[in-house]
Amino acid sequence: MTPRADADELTEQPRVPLSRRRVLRAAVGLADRDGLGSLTMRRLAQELGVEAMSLYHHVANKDAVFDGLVEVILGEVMAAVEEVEAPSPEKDWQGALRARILAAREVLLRHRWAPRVLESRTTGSPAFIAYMDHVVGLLREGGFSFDLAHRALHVLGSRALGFTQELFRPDGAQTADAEAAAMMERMADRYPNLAGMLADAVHDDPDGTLGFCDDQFEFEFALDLILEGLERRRAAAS
Amino acid sequence: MTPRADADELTEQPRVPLSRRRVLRAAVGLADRDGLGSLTMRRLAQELGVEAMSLYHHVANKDAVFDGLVEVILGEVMAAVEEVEAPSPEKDWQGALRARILAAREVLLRHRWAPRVLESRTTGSPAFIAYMDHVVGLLREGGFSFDLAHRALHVLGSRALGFTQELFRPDGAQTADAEAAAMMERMADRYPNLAGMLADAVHDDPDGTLGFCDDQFEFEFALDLILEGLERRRAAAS
DNA sequence: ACCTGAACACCGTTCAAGT
DNA sequence: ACCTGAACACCGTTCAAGT
Repeated sequence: MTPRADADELTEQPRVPLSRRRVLRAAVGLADRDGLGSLTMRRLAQELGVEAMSLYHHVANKDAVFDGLVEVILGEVMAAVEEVEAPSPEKDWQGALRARILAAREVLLRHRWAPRVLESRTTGSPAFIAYMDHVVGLLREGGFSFDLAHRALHVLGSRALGFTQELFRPDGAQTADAEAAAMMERMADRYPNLAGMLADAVHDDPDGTLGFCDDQFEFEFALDLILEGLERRRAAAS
Repeated sequence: MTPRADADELTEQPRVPLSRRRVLRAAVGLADRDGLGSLTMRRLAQELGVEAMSLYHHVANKDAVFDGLVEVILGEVMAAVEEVEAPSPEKDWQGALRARILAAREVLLRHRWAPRVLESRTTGSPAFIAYMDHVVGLLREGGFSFDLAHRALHVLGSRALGFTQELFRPDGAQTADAEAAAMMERMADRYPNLAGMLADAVHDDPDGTLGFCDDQFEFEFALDLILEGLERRRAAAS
């Protein structure tokens, strides 16, 4: 329906054959633009100027599309991680890992839907295994036993890939302040601790450009706390 | 279709009027028994011996059902947390918080689907706010500034409610070992770090009754690491 | 080999009609 | 007031048919 200024349409070849690659790239683009909710087989096909059923020649089913999305995103993560400038893990494993995790995070911030689909995949894809092997490698070079490295992966959880899912995250940065204020109003007497906390937080950030919580700051704070805790256990064990 | 040995059916009153309460309790039961995937309006109605459309007189829509599920589960969490025996937060905030978080965890382990729906609700329900106010109260009594308490909530994330979503969790405890072994086989050369780690982990747990990872052990390890890190920052600030 | 149209079995939800 | 049947607009997916 809506014509897109895609490379394929500009070159006036009416038939660029479909392929798994093209399907997945279209899926990423669709999710980036309209969100995960509007990624349906029918809309994905429409995006490619094709009938929904044609997709099944290149992709087993919708689940396989999600698997493919994970592949694409983790590919980007690996590329970003490999380009990162960081201290050598033998000298400073915390710095080495920290830099890589923050690089991974930047990729995921470009694809806001990615955490949700990563969480939904329980079986480790090859790309995921490759990434985790990389992380364990760093830890080993930093002096971790296999056992402690294993534990470290559990402690980091999704943070190893650069994201955390927050339980309480008001929608947009703009509405955050308004919501926080409205909430404080309603609950000042019943929930004094939270109300005090919110009042303090809003006060600390008077322009409110960041919204109530600066995700990046909180992410790094938590990451550093965890890296420090892991280092203490590593040092204690050696 | 399938008659259930429900209290309502045993008492031979053919008509127990529907209510929001009954709808939500049936929803919890259905999710517990058959998983979140089979919680549809039609099946939920069937569970209650009623037509799907009748539900809409007691619940705005399916989203409201999920909101209700959160309410019910957080109600159970609050009840469990209030019964917990723990040191007073003034004397030992780590012990006080730790005991409550582990109590919350026990509730969520009884409702395996609960983490997924908690994650999907971004707006804080009243029950959620009440729980978080409780946690912040503990931290305050333990000597935290509002600011550090705020940070602590972010670091804890979903762990404050007793769960973490693991990225890499093979399905059942039984299959975990087999999968791990099969994977080691396949990837010993390409992913030496992970392979070594898995070999070590399997070796540490020779009976394998726990599967590859003991979730409870890992949860407590991570929780203690985080609590310790928070205490260090609290002590440094005061 | 690749794409399609019609169809099937499911969703959530609306609406007018029943009691 | 509470429940229902039929219908609508969507899903993912199958299958036989087209080129």
